[in-house]
Amino acid sequence: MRAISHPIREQLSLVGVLHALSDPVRLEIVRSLADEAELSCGKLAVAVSKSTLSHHLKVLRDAGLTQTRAVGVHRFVSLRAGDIEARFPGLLDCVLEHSAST
Amino acid sequence: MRAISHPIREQLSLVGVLHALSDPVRLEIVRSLADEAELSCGKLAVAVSKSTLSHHLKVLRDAGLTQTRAVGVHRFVSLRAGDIEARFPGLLDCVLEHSAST
DNA sequence: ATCATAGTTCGACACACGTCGAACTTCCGG
DNA sequence: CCGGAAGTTCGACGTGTGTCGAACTATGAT
Repeated sequence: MRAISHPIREQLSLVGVLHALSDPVRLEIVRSLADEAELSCGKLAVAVSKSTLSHHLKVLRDAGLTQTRAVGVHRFVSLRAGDIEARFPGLLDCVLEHSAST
Repeated sequence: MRAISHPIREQLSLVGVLHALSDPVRLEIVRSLADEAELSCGKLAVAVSKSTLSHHLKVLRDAGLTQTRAVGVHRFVSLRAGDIEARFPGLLDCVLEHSAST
């Protein structure tokens, strides 16, 4: 079983988080995840190929914005809302609020 | 006299703004500008060459975060705080607040 | 008209990034 | 044990990015 590593809360950097959110595809993924507790990869409705989606999910995970857990062949992704809020209070909510109107 | 073009407020995009802020040098520039009404290029204390600074200032200007006015040979740069706040309320303050503790 | 200054632009370099198809790995049902 | 599915990784491609020195442009002082 493949272990999925995540950065710990203290490793989240502002620049890293802003960079991860500065791509339209990743911002769309984060918005989808904000509306659900978690989603499987297949349920994420983004218009890119599977390998591109994997790439973007890796960027989000490495930035510390999301966490991934495996169940059989499925990968479930969720926002690390608690960690992000603890680390940068208000930032994610602010970004999500403004992304809705873009 | 060289006219310095800026995007209008409506042209500011969330992704563009986040991208502009997702670089450590530009974030440092924005932080410096947040503390002063405006600064000349030479007063911006960032550890990069003049051409790199020009590059970053262009990125910030193109993203709509800053405005530049020329006075003789000097260029004075300031945050478009009003436009940013109107366009994405709370976002810049939030980012600046968190960048201070990085 | 010349010179110094501030800042920009050019062009080059090395690396980063987003994209994808093919191949791969892991899991589970039959 | 085999095949299908989910998702990852590899490698390639084209473009983007941050860096800088050299050359350039505009301004103002002389």
